[in-house]
Amino acid sequence: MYQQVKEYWKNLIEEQLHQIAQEKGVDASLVRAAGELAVNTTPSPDMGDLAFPLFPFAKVLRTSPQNIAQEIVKRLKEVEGVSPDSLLPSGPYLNVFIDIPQLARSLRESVCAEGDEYGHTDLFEGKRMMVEFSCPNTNKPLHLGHLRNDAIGESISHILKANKAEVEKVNLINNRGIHICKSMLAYQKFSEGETPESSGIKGDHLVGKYYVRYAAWEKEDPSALIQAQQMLRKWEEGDEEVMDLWNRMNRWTIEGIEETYRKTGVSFDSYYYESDTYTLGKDTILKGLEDGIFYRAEDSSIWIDLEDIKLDKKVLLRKDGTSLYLTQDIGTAIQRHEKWPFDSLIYVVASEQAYHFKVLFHVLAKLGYQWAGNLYHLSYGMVNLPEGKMKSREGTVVDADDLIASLTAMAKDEIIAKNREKEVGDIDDVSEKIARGALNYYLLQPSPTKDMIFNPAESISFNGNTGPYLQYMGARISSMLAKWEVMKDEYGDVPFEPSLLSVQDERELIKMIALWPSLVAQAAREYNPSIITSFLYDLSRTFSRYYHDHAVLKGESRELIVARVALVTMVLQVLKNAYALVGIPFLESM
RNA sequence: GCGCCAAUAGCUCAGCUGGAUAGAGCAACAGCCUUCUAAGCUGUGGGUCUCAGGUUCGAAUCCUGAUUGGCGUACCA
Repeated sequence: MYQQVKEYWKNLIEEQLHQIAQEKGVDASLVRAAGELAVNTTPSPDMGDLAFPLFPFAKVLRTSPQNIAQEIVKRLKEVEGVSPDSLLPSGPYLNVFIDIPQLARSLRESVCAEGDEYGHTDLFEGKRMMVEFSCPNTNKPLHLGHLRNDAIGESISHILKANKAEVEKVNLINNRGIHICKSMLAYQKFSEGETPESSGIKGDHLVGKYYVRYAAWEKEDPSALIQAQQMLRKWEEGDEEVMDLWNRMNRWTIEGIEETYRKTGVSFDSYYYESDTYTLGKDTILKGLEDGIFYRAEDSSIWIDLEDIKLDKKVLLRKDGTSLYLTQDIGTAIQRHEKWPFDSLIYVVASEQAYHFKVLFHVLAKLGYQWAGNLYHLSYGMVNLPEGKMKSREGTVVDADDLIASLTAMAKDEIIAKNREKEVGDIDDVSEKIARGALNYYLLQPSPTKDMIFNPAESISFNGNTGPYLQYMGARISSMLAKWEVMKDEYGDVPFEPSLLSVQDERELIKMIALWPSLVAQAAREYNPSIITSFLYDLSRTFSRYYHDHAVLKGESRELIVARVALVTMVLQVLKNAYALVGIPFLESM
């Protein structure tokens, strides 16, 4: 809608530019060649809403941008339906005040009608998009790095859906390999048969405990690694005892991880297991060898030459015939496309694996899969701590469950400190939702592609630019609207008069509401949830100032109250719709 | 060595396809709760946008080079 308003003014001004050119005997194509007319926002609202810089046309029209602005204004004033008050030449810019009341009126209709879907676009209509994320190992619990991955994957999936894509969220469980055997071996040796039930330790943490135990043992006993390799061979042979232990421990880990998913609001449409896909990868490589796409080295390992993409050579299958990470991923991709033919597949994986995906996509293309061109690596940056990198050896890895638990406890303390226990209802539920919102917001604020520093103290603070701040705005509006419900019968006869919404912040809020759909589309095009989080913060901050300065339910007139309630209702709807895209639970009360 | 990425306030981050005096939060300081929840609001201080060139009417933004940092370049994942 805002888009239409922009287009409307842009077309009007372009028309005038061409007319001026014509009168000066300048060819229209020269004006076009000078560049497209840019539509900007003004530095401050009292200078108008839209700004059209006219620098590019100065040369072809052989006059200053200032003169062009004046000239266009003069002409536009003659144009039918253009209010002279809406034009403000400002030096080399031509600024425009848009018709906010009219915008508000039509917004009110669409926000009301579309509700939770207001802002959704048809950008990806008819597209089947698969999103892979999380992909945990089954030898330890989730840590902070996974949380960023999960937050991005989950959010992107929602954003794509909001643009009408059909989305399949997939998880790939890394449940095989030497690292898995290590925790199994240590468990066999040192556990005395303890289980999550007997020990009271969450399954993933219990397995993780033995992964750590292995590392200690390996230092004392040089045969540890050999034993682990032996176990891997036994696993590949399907040894009953090993398979049994493997199944049991995998189950513990996955159940534990799924509990963490529930707490962070993460879910999947389907799970893939590397133990199921690695043989398909292997077969595909062998077929590629037959077809002459790959070659066999002297030691009988299989390679691909990456000269085409200016890279080195890469191993696809070990000399003993066992498969690698790349081998598995090839199998997984093929299997996925068979099961759920996608138009695109987005891998949410850390930037350190950029090289891997470059090679993967290339190999799949070489193998002749048409869809290889529709694979995309959404490469996100590392999560570091203020002291530097997380290092498991130094025990600085931030455990996901611990972090969530302390955030939840903090939220609960805050509710109690503010004496809000009665109002919030289920205090544990609300605390958990505040923690989840705080975490997701913190993780989604920076651009996904950039490395970020996770400051635990800061993430735990609920003041300032944080998830709880955003939730608080939603709760405050909800509380206002609850009061309105009680009094609204007396206002049934009062019409909505948007021209009463004339203070600066009201105009700003209306523009933001109007802008929302274009941001939903932008976030999808760029695979970038931080577009949504920064919008949320802007909207909340503006609203916060607004309701602080202007009474909604105690407005000076009945008409003003009705107009403001309508505005506030729209703000709440947009907030809710935005929360939903970035994993911030909506709270009616907090 | 080579490749990819980043560098903006003391710290953490925004800054749209180049456009008007570069913005937030935290931290510091000063105000605001008989008034719709103070998880809030307002104000003050704080910047040679790493450096050097270039393109342009105009560069934090684009190009080149340098510096610093991160990641990768494994028959690990």
